[in-house]
Amino acid sequence: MNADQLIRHAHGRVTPARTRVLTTLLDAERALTHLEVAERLAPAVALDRVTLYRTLDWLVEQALAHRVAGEDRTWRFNASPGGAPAHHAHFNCTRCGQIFCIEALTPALALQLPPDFHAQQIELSIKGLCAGCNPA
Amino acid sequence: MNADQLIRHAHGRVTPARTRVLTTLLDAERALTHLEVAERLAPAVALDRVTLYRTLDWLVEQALAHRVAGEDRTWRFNASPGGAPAHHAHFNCTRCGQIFCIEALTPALALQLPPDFHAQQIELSIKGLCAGCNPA
DNA sequence: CGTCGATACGCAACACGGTTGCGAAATAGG
DNA sequence: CCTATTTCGCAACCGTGTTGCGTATCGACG
Repeated sequence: MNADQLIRHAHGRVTPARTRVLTTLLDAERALTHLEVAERLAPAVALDRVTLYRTLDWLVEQALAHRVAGEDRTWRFNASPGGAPAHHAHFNCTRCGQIFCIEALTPALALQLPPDFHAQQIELSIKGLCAGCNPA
Repeated sequence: MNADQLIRHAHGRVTPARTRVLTTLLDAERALTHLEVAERLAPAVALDRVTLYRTLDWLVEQALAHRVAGEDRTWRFNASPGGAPAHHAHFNCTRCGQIFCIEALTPALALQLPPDFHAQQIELSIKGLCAGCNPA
């Protein structure tokens, strides 16, 4: 299923902005910041900053992408063609700041929360060095 | 060990700003934003915004406090009198945004990372409703 | 294929958290 | 008390993200 089909399936208008942004996210091997998205489609299309934000928000709203809050206080976006998995793990590189989604990780946790605390979602964040930054 | 002693122990000058900020963090039951710290010591001392940021940074540098990145992209600070524990869990309230540190939680994880990825620190983030926001 | 209403886009301005530079004030040691 | 060094406060700045509004575009229908 390509970008246009996904957009149409979400009952949204197919516009160059949406097509290009979603395609970029689908092609990305990791979560991208708005700036990285802009850079990746810069030569072909020059999107307005606001349009890009709104497009990304729309994709998240339609569950075609999901948002990750990084350590540097910038949102990163990731395509989620099959819908977002409930328990998600992220690898956070402490050197370059890139965020990778780690699939196939089931944290079997025995949680004891303080009384009257109610857990909805569990997110596991692993900090370390990614392949590109690993000196070994 | 009180605030002044901790500061002196870190070979830093004992100033009203540091004393009050560290005392505030030590008294806090959860991680505080810079704004919350400012509000808590507002009636007594009115610190400059920059001074507060620098003081908090200094405390983090001296390992007297640690920083948590919340979902709203603002730093929250927590006193860590005994040094920062390596594996730390945070409870993140999805309604009021408050962050609580959960101690005594050892995530026994069988991690399989992609090749050449090197994990340094594992952070577990639990999202849900805190006691104050829990309708039950 | 042309028209029209709903929607998306682009521009400008704004909001907010956080940072930097620099001169003035306060600290700690002699 | 005096002085060197550190810290404070002010002002200005930066980047991410948001809002309002007029204009352009999509796509449905005739």
